[in-house]
Amino acid sequence: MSGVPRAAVPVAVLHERVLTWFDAQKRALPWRDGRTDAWGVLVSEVMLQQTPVVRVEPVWRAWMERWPTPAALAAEAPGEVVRAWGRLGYPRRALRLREAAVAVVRDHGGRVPDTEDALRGLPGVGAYTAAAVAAFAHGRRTVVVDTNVRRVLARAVQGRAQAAPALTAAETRVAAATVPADAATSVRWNVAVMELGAVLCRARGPRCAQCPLVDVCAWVAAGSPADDGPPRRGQAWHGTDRQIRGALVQVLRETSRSVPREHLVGRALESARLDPARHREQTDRCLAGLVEDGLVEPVRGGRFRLPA
DNA sequence: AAAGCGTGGAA
DNA sequence: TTTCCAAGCTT
Repeated sequence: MSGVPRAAVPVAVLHERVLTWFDAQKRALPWRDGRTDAWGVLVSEVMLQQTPVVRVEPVWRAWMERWPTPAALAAEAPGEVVRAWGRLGYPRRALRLREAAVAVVRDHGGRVPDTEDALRGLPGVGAYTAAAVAAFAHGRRTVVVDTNVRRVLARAVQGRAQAAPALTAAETRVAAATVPADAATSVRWNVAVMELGAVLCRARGPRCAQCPLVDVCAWVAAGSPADDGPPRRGQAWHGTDRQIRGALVQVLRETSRSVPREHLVGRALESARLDPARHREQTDRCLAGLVEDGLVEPVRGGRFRLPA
């Protein structure tokens, strides 16, 4: 019936709705308690890269207790850092976070930088994390575009079920155009849109009934159509290098001593439920890759451990 | 620029 | 059971 495109929603309306919702509904997360310094924010942002909040929280608390400053982490052995990372996944992030701490001490007087450019120069810090830390730790006006922001804007503004597979220039423009001009408000907006995407405007099972944008959402107005894009490529898992690498590191995480190659490979394949006859060669290759990446260290006698 | 990189919970 | 996906980064 409606052949006439609905007028674009004024950004002021988006701001008012989302900020009001956020003030009332925001989750109490430890790195948002107002006492957390820039280091704590950086640690949280790196841990949150591709890892859900619920899994990050306890690890972040223990981490901040143990390494309350960049200098403290910089002085730690890489292996201990990988061990403390636990099962958050992508343990290279732990290595890079430690390298970032080293760079902060060496190049920035031990203080986490407050500009996006300087933050981008730190290992493991990309466009999202730099913008997030500059905003949430230093109160700067940045354009924070994460998967939540992309989904909210794709739906509310563009009327699509989900954002494109990769960040597009158009998306960045839309995001930039919605960030309030005032620095203090921009920070609240950035965190509020992310929160909305995480809590209500979820990838699966969006809670539109509770959303402050229901009546102005382009996607809802269009009848909440299903995604029309190409089907997503799910990550293969069983028998992949990724699974085997994870299993190898996990074996080493569980022991403080070095482990003979046979024992390491055998235990990893066992926990991965893979046939040693079929995956032995692949596992050896994965082990070499882990050594190459600095996640595993070979020691005398054909043994391996987390790097000292 | 597409692919590789962990993990576990929910649907 | 399988699939999807979660505050991305790097090469």
